[in-house]
Amino acid sequence: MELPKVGSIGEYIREQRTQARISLRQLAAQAGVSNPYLSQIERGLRKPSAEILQQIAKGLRISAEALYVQAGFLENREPDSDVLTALRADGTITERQRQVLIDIYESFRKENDAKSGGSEDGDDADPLREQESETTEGQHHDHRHRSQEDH
Amino acid sequence: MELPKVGSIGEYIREQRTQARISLRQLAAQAGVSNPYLSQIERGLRKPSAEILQQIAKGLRISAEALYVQAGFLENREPDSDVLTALRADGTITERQRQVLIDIYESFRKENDAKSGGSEDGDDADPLREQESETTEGQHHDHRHRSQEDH
DNA sequence: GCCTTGTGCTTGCTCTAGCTAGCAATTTAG
DNA sequence: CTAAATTGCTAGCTAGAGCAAGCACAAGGC
Repeated sequence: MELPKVGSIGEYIREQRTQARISLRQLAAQAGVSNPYLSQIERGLRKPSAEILQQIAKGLRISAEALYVQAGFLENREPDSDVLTALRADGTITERQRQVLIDIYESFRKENDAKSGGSEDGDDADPLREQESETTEGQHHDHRHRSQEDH
Repeated sequence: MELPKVGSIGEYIREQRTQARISLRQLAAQAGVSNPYLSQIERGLRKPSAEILQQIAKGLRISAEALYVQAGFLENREPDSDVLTALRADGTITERQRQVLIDIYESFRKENDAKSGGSEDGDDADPLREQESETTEGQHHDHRHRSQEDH
């Protein structure tokens, strides 16, 4: 899976706009920003705030997060494991606690990646998964992984 | 399970800062923003950009996303599953790693229960300190377990 | 006591994000 | 063809984000 490349927010917005086949003025109107400003943004002359990006995303009918990633406000995230999703949504721990748990969890996963060795290219996630399921089988756990192996 | 409530970004930052037990000037220095400006932000006099929020998050050692949610730049996501359930089902970590994470997570929650049971004002600081020392112990513990696994 | 250090805040300033008014070029409609 | 509409852009302006310099107060050390 290839992640979208983080680049110029203005080029990205123009790209999305032309794909949507709407004019600069139409998008500006739908987004609720001035058309000269949108023009400046597209040409890289101005640096829009997150609020403006939110409005432009609404006008383009795409997620604001996609624009935040292009603008460098958000890191492009790898697909979440269930654990990461649950940790991020958990309301019983503080933000620092959350980050500590995430950091530990991810360092564990890195260790496990390094330990299983295999292809370092990482060009294919599937063989890596098979190796890990072997490891987990050896340690006698997780009923779920077993049933997957049966299939 | 209760979702974090979206509210004033300034209050939220002050809250995280006091939980971390650092002064306004220390956070400003760690975040790379001016201390008067951070003061204004905390008192709701100014509205920081996403870049500034990124820097403050770095200084607080929390995710920028948590601050974006509070600032209204991101929507808070619904919980998909419980943390414990996800940890138990996760196939990318070993059983020992799983237990370490579960232990830490539960001790965090215990401390937070104790905190919410008592007065929320001054008792914050002390239990949080204990949490952090437990966290480092947990990490040391993990290193030990790793060497055992190698053998 | 005085001096130093730390703390959060006030004040005044600079810079730029985002706007309005309007232009020139192109396209569309009659 | 002309006139109107559409398009993307220029120029000038204001508001406020974010800063540096400095203040008042509290705490600590000699």
